[in-house]
Amino acid sequence: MARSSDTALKARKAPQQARSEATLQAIFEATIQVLLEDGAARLTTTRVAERAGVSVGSMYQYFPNKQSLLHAVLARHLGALTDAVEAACAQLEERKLTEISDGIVAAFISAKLERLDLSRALYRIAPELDYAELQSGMARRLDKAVCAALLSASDMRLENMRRVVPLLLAAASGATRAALEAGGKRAQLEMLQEELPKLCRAYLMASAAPRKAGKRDAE
Amino acid sequence: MARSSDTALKARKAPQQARSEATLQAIFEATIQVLLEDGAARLTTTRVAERAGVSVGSMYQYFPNKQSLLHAVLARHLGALTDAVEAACAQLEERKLTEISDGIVAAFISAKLERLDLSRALYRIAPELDYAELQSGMARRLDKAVCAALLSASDMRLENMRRVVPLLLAAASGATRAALEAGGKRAQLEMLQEELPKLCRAYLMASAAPRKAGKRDAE
DNA sequence: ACCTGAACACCGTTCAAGT
DNA sequence: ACCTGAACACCGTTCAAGT
Repeated sequence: MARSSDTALKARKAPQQARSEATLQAIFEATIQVLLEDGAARLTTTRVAERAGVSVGSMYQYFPNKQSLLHAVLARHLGALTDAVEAACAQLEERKLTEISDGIVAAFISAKLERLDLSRALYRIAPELDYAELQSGMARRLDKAVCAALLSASDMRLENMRRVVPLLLAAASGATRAALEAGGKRAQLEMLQEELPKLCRAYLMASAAPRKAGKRDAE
Repeated sequence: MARSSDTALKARKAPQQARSEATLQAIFEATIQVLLEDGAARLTTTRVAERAGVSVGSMYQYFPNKQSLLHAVLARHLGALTDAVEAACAQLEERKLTEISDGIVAAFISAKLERLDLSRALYRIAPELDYAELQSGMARRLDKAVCAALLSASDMRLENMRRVVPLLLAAASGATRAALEAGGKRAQLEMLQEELPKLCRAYLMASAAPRKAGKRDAE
């Protein structure tokens, strides 16, 4: 019954003037700066407002509460990640199954690493944000893009995609998260970059059958 | 340089009298009750103390701050989970690789499901707790137990265990977490219980070679 | 020795008063 | 119309006063 417009998590007003647009941007940047420099525990509405150069009251015109502010920051970050993976999927169509798998994994990891510090910081605050909805929205987008790419594979046909792909995405996210949270040290990341592609390939190949007989796919 | 005894996260005193022991237990139970009934946002020191039948000040004799209280609750939960998986690993020694894999996965999932609601609630508060240390301690224990079991496999020898097992554990945790957080609905859980074993088997088999020739392992 | 709970510092949020 | 920031309610934590 509730329409998304009355959830308390959306930004309160769409920026209608150029000044508002700039203010909104300043608030986002201030939030990220405070988060990365002072940490989640010191991320205070007052501090963000001060850093952004607006008053607290003014900030509450854009976001109805602190949660909605953080929610917006997280949504932008996850959106960028999803965009990157979608683009990679589009590039990979019609290749062989293992190439598609490797390409998607590489795109996923490199998108996470692009803003490693932010990714790590957001893992820590996400759970406070009722992010289930956000999470599942992104999962759906990723699922759709990955399925489309895999369906186009030239050599193999995946069985039971509806189950395989979501589980694979969850497993890959979990492994990546663990590597980033465990300090994000070079050794951890190398392990991830070497082993995660193997895991994905192995699971996909175990869930696939060769395409129509008669097609050669050696080499 | 810091010894673990001066981290602010440990319980402040070991219960030395029977009464203290009971109080501590009451505090733990009150915390879990408040967490599950009122939610993380309403989990207040005052509320927990009231529910446990002690004063706030008294609670601060046992735990130096709210974080340490939640940390202790999380540690107990993860400890129970790890105990269960360790026990399963011990039972599974000398079986075939796929049997060991399936057995461990089943034990892991069923341990999480045993306290499904608590698991879900703790996912949400864990990030506030500087739980990296806890997490890595548990990961080390799990890693050790799982490696021991896999090493004993009668049919296959795992290559590169140092990399494969941690990644597999992270992936399995991630997939389980996603299923529980996505509502923990029956459909999600069935998917997990069907597909996660396949994923683990596929990755392990892809990383393993047959044991010394001459050993029959059909049937 | 141990417990209590009022008091303190601080944070999220609001809204009367300004421009 | 839009912004400001003092004021309010509430929470984590402490410590003087009790037993």
